[in-house]
Amino acid sequence: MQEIDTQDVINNFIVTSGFNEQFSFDPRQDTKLFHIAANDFIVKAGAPLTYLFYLVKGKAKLYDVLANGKVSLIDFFTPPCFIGEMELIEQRSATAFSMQAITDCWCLALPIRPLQKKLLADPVFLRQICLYFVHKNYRTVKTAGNNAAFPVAQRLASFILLTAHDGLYSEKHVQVAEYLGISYRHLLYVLAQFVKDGYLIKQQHHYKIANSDGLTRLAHDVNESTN
Amino acid sequence: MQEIDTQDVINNFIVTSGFNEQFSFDPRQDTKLFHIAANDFIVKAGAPLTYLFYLVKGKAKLYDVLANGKVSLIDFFTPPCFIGEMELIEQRSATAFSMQAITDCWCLALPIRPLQKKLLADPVFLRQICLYFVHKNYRTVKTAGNNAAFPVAQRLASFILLTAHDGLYSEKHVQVAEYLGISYRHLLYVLAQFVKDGYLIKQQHHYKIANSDGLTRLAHDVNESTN
DNA sequence: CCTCAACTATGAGATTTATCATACTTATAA
DNA sequence: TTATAAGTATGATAAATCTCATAGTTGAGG
Repeated sequence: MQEIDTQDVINNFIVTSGFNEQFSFDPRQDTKLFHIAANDFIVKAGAPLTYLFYLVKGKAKLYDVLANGKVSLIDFFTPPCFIGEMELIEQRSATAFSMQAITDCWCLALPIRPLQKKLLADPVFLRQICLYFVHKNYRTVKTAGNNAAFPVAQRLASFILLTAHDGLYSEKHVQVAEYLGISYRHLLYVLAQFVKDGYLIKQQHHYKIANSDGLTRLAHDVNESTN
Repeated sequence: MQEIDTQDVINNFIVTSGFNEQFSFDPRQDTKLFHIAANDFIVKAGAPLTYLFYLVKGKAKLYDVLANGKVSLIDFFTPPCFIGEMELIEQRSATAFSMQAITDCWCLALPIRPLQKKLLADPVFLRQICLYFVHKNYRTVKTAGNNAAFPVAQRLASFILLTAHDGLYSEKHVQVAEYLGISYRHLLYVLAQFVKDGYLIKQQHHYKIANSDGLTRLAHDVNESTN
């Protein structure tokens, strides 16, 4: 995670992402910009949360570390979206989950400590966060419906497109199986099927997308109803 | 839906449910109390939303009517919980979903029209609603995990206990199948299995719970991790 | 009274997915 | 260096779940 202090770039992100409209005050002077390299953590479970982040560019994924130490993939995020807003609202100092960058990510960031009181009393911000929660909730309901409604192949296709990076898919099978709610064994069956059908090409440590259009077509219905 | 204006009863509900702590102002003079008979609607999709409800007693279920006209069960609610808060936040006049009473329900209610502006500018209320969303979100994540993690029998057991009324289970199979994400046919298989195992007794138009403890034991894990 | 739609019900066979057993590879830590 | 754990991989078999076909029942409306 690296801070970028080119004021031009920061201001540009603030305006194009609508960040300034999330508050009743002008956040410009307090806002930092961070660049997070692919695979690095934006926030790590258990660590103290020092910033309220606002993802403006890139793709990220949210993990939960279960009681038994296992890792479970919860959800994916694309801009614009808040990170750490749940902890802020609950006034919890530590992060509940881990957010990891899939591709390179850029996040605007407000230091929580000095601003928490102000934020929790700011009706504009609270209203925006509420709206954010409502939409997130609609999306969750839709997604939950999808999981029941669509077969694994389609959901996996959608998943691969979502998480692929430069045409390469390289998620951990164990975690993906858990996320999709299927067994490890079955996931490998379906992946093998994708290879056989020419959607993917298997390479040592990852899969290369060979037929992006085909995958997109497969995933189409799922994505369609998630929007 | 019937208004109850016994002030004693209203005040009692307000205090015991913590309703007055949801606002920066004293809601007492604006708060009405409604009794909704089992199976009646608290809010109906598409109808204008005139009250922000707060369920203080009873069980209710949330439906979505899909584009194709089908009905899909989304979730269940127990006190205390807001009803209509999503529409209020989005400033939408019509209800997106339908909420139906499973058992007799009692709801505190604030008229939206005259109070909307005040509510959307009230930091206390907004913060409470945010907290409510955060918890709802945690719950959804857990539930979504459960749906993948637990076999149908356990989820159905949990479902039956949740929706049963006076020891009788009488939900529409079509909707339940959709809610559990299984086929109609399979639901009947599992119900037949429950009858064979002595959990349920089939009666003309419904099932009678014959072994509540057994069902509770079956459902145990599911409920455990939903809390 | 009749008809149509919605709901309930059951069987047979196919498909999807899980479980278990078993190896091989790779990275990490002692 | 050698264990040890995590990740990958594959086969065989069983269980869960779906699809399709088919029918009886019920309630609303003409």
